[in-house]
Amino acid sequence: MTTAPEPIERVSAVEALLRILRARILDGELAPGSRLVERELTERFDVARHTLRAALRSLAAEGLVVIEPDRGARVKALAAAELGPLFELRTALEVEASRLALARHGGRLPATVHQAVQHLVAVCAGSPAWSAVTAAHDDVHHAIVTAAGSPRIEAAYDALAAELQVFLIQMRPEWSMPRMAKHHQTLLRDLEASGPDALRAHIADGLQSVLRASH
Amino acid sequence: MTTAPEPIERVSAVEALLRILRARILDGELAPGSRLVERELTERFDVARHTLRAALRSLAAEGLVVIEPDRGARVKALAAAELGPLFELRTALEVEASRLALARHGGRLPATVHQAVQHLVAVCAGSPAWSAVTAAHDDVHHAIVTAAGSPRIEAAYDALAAELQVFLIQMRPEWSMPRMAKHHQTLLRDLEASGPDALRAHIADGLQSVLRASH
DNA sequence: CAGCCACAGATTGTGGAATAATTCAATAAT
DNA sequence: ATTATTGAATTATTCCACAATCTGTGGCTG
Repeated sequence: MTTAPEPIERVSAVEALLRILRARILDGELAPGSRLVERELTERFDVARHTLRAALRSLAAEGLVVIEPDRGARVKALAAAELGPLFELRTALEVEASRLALARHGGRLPATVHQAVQHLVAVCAGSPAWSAVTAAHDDVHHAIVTAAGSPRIEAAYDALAAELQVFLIQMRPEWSMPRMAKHHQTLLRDLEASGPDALRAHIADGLQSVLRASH
Repeated sequence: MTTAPEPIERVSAVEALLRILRARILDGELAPGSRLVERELTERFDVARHTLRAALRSLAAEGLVVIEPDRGARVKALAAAELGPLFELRTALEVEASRLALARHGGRLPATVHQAVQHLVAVCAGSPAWSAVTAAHDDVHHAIVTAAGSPRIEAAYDALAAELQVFLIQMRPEWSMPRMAKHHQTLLRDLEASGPDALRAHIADGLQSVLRASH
């Protein structure tokens, strides 16, 4: 018998650099709007210029970085005006994902989603760091999208979530912990009771709170 | 008085190459699955190797090209099994787009969409080349998405449409012209009468016909 | 002082070549 | 038939060079 092929991890220099830069951007170390100067980064990570440029180009395609001709790359800084369209796309993905998820599981959402919500509730009960709350919150929505079992929707959603996180990282939202918890318990109930459209209002709510937090 | 600043078009070598390669892929000259050997392409377009590699990397991020480490790039060839997930994403985008479009125009679709359908009907009436039919057909769906006025949904849809075209280019679908025309007139009526969900069945139909055509 | 110009330094865009590493196909060996 | 070996082709990465572009500074002019 043949055992299942277990591919070992081999990362090229570009790929490794890509992951590092992505992580640095997503955790806020490379702040939105900040310039990504080639010489600095090549020295810091000890890679050749072309290697760095390849990584930057991928990040640009991902939407995490903006490249302007002859002016270099900088971490993408979303303007408030761009949030609306971004949330429209998010709505498109997440509503359809929840529809698929419900259809796949006979009108209910799978245990993974329920667990994610329970975890969010548990986190909110204490007095956690905000980063822990956002992580748990993102898990909930990610669990919903994953439950759809549609890899393409999931991939698109992940890219979007990363882009949004770059924006969110620079501000403190204004949700209270108990409200965050309750809101998502309600969402879950509504989704299973009245279908995917329950997400629409929920996401709109999220946009409003983000807009308020960004003054 | 100052005239409105009109930025002139300045394309870098990478950008120019990117456009050429994209066009070659989308019109089928570079067939799905075919290898993109660096030496060949650099000689053909007289660019440096790194310039080409940068363009390929962007195309990979777009989904038109697949890059495997140490094995180079090839034009992406979609397997039939990947069509389902791709159409799920397409459904997510187009259904939400049509919802926004209807909301923006008081429950109707704007003239651009009606014109696009009329054009498709006119094209189908003759005995046109298949490429003319697909072009007119793509215009209809693109008009619907554009009518939503959501740049992010539109961008995602365009990327998807390009990816799908790479797949479709290699086969002759089996829609009859009159059926194509009638089907979209019905779609338009249903959209305005009963809302965005009318698209769901329409897209599912499209997937079925593609799957049948691909044996 | 505001605005314009010119210049120098810094940074990016592209090219070219060299070397290491990897793949792939063909052949030889077990 | 399977496994090794060999070698050519191709990709991955680096280093260097140079032109084009951007940016800030200082001086000049009105």
